[in-house]
Amino acid sequence: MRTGSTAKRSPDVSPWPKPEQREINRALKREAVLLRAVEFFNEKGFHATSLDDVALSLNVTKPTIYHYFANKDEILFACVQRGLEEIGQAAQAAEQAGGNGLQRLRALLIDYAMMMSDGFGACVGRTPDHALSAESLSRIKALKRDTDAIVRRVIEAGMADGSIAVADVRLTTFTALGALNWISRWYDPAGPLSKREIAEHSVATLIGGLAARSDSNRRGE
Amino acid sequence: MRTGSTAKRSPDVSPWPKPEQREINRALKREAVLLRAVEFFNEKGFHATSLDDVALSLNVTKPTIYHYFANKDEILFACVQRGLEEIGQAAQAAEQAGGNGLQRLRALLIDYAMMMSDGFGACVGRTPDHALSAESLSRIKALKRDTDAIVRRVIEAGMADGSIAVADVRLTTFTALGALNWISRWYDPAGPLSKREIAEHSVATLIGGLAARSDSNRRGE
DNA sequence: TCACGATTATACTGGCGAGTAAACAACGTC
DNA sequence: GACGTTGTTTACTCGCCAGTATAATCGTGA
Repeated sequence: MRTGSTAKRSPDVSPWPKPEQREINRALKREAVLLRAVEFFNEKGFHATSLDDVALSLNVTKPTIYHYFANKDEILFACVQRGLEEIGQAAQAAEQAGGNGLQRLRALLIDYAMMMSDGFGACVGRTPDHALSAESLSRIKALKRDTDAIVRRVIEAGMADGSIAVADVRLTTFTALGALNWISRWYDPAGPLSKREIAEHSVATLIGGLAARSDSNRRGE
Repeated sequence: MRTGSTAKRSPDVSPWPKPEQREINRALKREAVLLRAVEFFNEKGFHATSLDDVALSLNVTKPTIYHYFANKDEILFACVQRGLEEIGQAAQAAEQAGGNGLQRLRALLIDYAMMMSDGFGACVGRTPDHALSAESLSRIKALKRDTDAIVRRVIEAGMADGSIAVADVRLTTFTALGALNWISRWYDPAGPLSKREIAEHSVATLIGGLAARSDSNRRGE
């Protein structure tokens, strides 16, 4: 596992490597561990994933992983945190986009659902509270509250502009995000539908509801 | 752990214990193991649950548990199977009830959501595929397909009688059940709402949708 | 070229937990 | 009362895995 090959450099004038190149390599290696670990976590679950197996798949040994991470819990935490950061950024972008509340909510939920299909986003959906240490869990919960807060603000904005009508914003947020979180559990990349098709349909179902829109199904019947 | 107390008998005439009483006691002990094990599985997850701890909480030792179950996987399988049986029976009852498709679907989903709040039903929602052995998983998937099939038939009946309108029955079933499955992940018995209140609201949200019913939000816009 | 820090590997500890062998206790039948 | 069966305990094996001590290798700077 000697790094025999030199990375092809950008057409930079200086022939000497920048002092920060080592930091970049270190970050790249750490990222490689995370990307591989999240695959294992998503497929086997946290407890059934051994760091020996993760290391083997990266052609290194386990102590190498411990060079970049303090312990196994930190690796899981980093994966879930990354997923929540991606989700949070997408949620913020959707909140700040144009359109009424419903349109922004629709875009937000579609992005959310797509992220639940694989990678770090799926890790968010697939990681139960008890897999994380108490300290990690409290930090993760804080991040989740941030995302929830954005979703609720968008729903409230939609209620204010008349495009959304729900009885309880908090429970509605749980219900909608629950449906999309579950995609992390059943989405199959080998299945007939793409993650976007699934996302769009699931969100359309949440927005439109199951009831046929007719006088016989008026709300509150 | 000696069984010092005699169970109070029904007012039966014969003073001799029935030969089947031992079978009944055996079944009661097996049930006690399941009821306790599912609490541990729901709280800690399958892998983080040790049978030593389960046994200790029942005031017996681990080999006693192995007297009633072949292995740990069989215990988890029995818990999930029990949950799916309860869900399946409720689904069948709802399918055969009166009312149009939407009314039957509403009753079915409320029962389903309530069962997701605790016990064996929550175990169904909280058990990822990779926690089960391959053989157990294939049997569990068969049971899940049965339940899914009932939900789809009720949706199809509702589409036929005009009370339900959805674009894709299969994806709609996944989305709706996903939302309710997620209740197993966040329901808190100490929270302000009862499981019935949460169930009724979540199902109302799924049925009614997030969009306000107005001309500006017509389906397909 | 050498020293030093960073990176990685070898070998290992310690603990946990699934599962079991053998022994003991309790129960039921003859 | 003896014996067989059932239920339970004690003591244990074995394997796995998180995590680490120490050594070796590599890369960089002087």
